[in-house]
Amino acid sequence: MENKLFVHNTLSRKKEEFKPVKPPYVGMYVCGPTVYGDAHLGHARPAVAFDLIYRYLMHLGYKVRYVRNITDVGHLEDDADEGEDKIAKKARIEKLEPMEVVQHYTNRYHQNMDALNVLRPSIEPHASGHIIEQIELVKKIRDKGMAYETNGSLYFDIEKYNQDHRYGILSGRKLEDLMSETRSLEGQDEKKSSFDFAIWKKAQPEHIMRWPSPWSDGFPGWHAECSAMGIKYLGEEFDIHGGGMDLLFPHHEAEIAQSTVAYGKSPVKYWLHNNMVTLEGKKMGKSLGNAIPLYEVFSGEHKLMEKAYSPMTIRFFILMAHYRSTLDFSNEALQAAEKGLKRLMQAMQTLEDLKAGEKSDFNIQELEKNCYEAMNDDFNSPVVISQLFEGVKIINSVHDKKASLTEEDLDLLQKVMRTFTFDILGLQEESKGGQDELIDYLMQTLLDIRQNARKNKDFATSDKIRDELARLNIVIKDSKEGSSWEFGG
RNA sequence: GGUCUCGUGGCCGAGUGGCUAGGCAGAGGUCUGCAAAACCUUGUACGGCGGUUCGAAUCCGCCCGAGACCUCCA
Repeated sequence: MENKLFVHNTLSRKKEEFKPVKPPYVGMYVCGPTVYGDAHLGHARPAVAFDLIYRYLMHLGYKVRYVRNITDVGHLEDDADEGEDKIAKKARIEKLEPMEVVQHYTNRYHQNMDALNVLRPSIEPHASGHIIEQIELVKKIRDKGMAYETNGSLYFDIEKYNQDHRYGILSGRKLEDLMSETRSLEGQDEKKSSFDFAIWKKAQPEHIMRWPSPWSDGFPGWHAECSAMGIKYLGEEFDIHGGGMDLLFPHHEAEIAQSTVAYGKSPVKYWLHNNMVTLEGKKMGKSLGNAIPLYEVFSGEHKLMEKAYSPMTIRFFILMAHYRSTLDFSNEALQAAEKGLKRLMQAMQTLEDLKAGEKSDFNIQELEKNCYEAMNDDFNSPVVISQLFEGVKIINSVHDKKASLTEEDLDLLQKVMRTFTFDILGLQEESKGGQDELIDYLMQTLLDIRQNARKNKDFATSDKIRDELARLNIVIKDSKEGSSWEFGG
């Protein structure tokens, strides 16, 4: 089967055939979290989206080095906290060492991502561990004359850069437009132009996180880390750079400018951007105050949650939309995802002991083809899912003996369903309720007693068991194979 | 104000110049002591107005509406 993968490149705003710089190797850099708070639904989006991409590239046989950074220095806050590092601010408030805060939220981020079955990247570099590399980058930019120093801070000279390059190539902006909209903000007097950005920033006296440099005790500029670490681990030109659309400008634009000056070329072949999670049509974001932390989704304790939603439900919910579309959150939508996932997983189990027959009533090869075509078309997971549900129908009708599959087709169906559901979409079975041996044993006993009662037509007893358990939110499900139970929704 | 994106059936969400994804909900059915669960079947929607075309929801123009970025943000 030929696998021509097409990806949507933000640079061209078109789908382009994916051709790695140095096959079979693929270098992929994705902007990771700023670890000064808990991950929310919005953070799950790129993590899952690029996990899908990572998994699929590996499935296609590429040797992928996936780098996702941890941002633990350097992001300035606006006006009120002018010049103060987010991490440092949080640290002071909670009376903790900055690196203690970083470690705490990094751990929690990992817990959330593990729950979502997001594979760990190959390398997860910390910005704070690459200050030297960032200083080297700043030096290179300075040596090329593209930076100027003011009071110990260095700024990237956009206007100068734009003489020979195009600042705005990624976001489709024109410098003239940017200039015309310049409404001077306070505290910008160190910069020649408001759109110049800091590549090294002098630390204020109260600033805890600081490092020595040729210019001042301070910290690297907002965009330096990704340029420096991307190049360090993936080279001066690598294949994929990903992140949220909100990072497109100025963050990724600045990265291109920095690397172009420092290394003489644009660093990335394919820029991929995931869209936002929205809530009531509005972007979910920490600074907007409408972000729902993942752990409050998983536990259901957030005020907007009608119930708890499992990590796999969230993962499935995210995959049900294409990564470049906005995804609107609502309880109704999440419950739809929850039920759909349950049906898919149930069918996956049914598939395990399906029996082959004489003839095939379905075209399994076509199903497989459709799945690959969907993934090859810019990772279209919703279409893959629609195909998996076609598979569910096939599985159930074969199971109900309304149709049949030959041995060969059954094997193929199993292979396709497993590959796409588990390996590529990264879905997994979630253990329900009965982790506890004692509970399992008690429940089994109760179910046995009830089964006996039913056999003896003692429906008063059997119904009492069912009703009493229902009060504990335990649902009994009868089927031909026997009864099972689970915690209700 | 500038740049850009989107508007699909009750909800979520793919896609496409003619061959009408999928999930959830709803309806009907099978099963069941009754129920629940499970399974099967079922829905011709594409913001408005013009234009191009044999044919447009899909292309073009205008209008209306929503959103993103332009400041930290996944």
